[in-house]
Amino acid sequence: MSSSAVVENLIRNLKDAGLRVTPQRLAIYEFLVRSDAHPSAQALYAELQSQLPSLSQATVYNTLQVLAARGLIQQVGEVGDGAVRYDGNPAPHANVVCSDCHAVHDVFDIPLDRITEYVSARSGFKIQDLRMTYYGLCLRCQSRRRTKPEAKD
Amino acid sequence: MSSSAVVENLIRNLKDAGLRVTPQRLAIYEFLVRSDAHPSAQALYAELQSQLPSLSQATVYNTLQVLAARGLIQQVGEVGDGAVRYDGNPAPHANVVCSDCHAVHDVFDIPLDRITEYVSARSGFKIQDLRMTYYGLCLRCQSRRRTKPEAKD
DNA sequence: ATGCATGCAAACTCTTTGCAAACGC
DNA sequence: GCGTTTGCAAAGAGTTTGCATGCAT
Repeated sequence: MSSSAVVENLIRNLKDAGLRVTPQRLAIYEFLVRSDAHPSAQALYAELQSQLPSLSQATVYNTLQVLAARGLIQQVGEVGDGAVRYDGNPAPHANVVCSDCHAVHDVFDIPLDRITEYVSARSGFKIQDLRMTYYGLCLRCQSRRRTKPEAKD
Repeated sequence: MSSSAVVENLIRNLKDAGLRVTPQRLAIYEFLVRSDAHPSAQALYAELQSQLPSLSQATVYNTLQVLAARGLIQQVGEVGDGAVRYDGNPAPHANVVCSDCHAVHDVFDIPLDRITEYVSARSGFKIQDLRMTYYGLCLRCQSRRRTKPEAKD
């Protein structure tokens, strides 16, 4: 899929969600969808500065909330570095977080239907959403620890 | 199990973890283990004021970190009301959070071994921990919504 | 033209930090 | 007695808010 075709899709998603298509919204949304870094609001703000010099932090925070509320993106939550992370992929999946470097990876195709049913039956809750986050050491940090066993923690 | 026997257990757990048994630590730990509310640091602080008038917020935050780091309790994370919640039960389980009232329930006995293996293999991470949080409406908020359909959200 | 969205800056809340005093072991 | 733990207050960080201006529809 071409770059512009991706953007066309995003614009349609925004409109379908009843949202106005502003340059700020589109830039934030597009960056999030293209990125695999699961950035925080502040990281997004920093990244988009050059592209949109007038962008304000409030707009970033507000936009992320709006997009997440409409289900266009997902909030990953805080993963150890103090800031809430976001995920441009709205499909259900698990996140794997590195305890050391706080990198966040995605893992898809996890069969959770039966478990979700079980949780629903057991709790009586009307389930709307799931956030599944594994914590561990990523490949890089595993080898870094073998090399420098004197490292922190 | 009698009340004092529970406390004896907690004291042993603290000592086994290499931690000194101070009144503050024991009170925080005991409150957390007995509570099913998954309180935040601030909620704990408020609750323990009467029992330990000299208790400081810093001690609560510090103690929660120490207990979680030693695996005696678990951090649930932020669940929608801005504060990080804690769980006195260190056994692996899922949490179910009400999107409306932010109540947190536990669901145990979820078979995740195969899924965890899959995530580990797929990501290459050395998995250390899992946080599984469902979001939905609790029974009370479900009926409250049926009664008052004009409510927020 | 309407009203949603943005930008700015101040405010807010939760949490952490530094250091001296207190206390568990 | 030694070294950890506590308490206090201030600082820090991420996020939210209020309001006037701007812009998408």
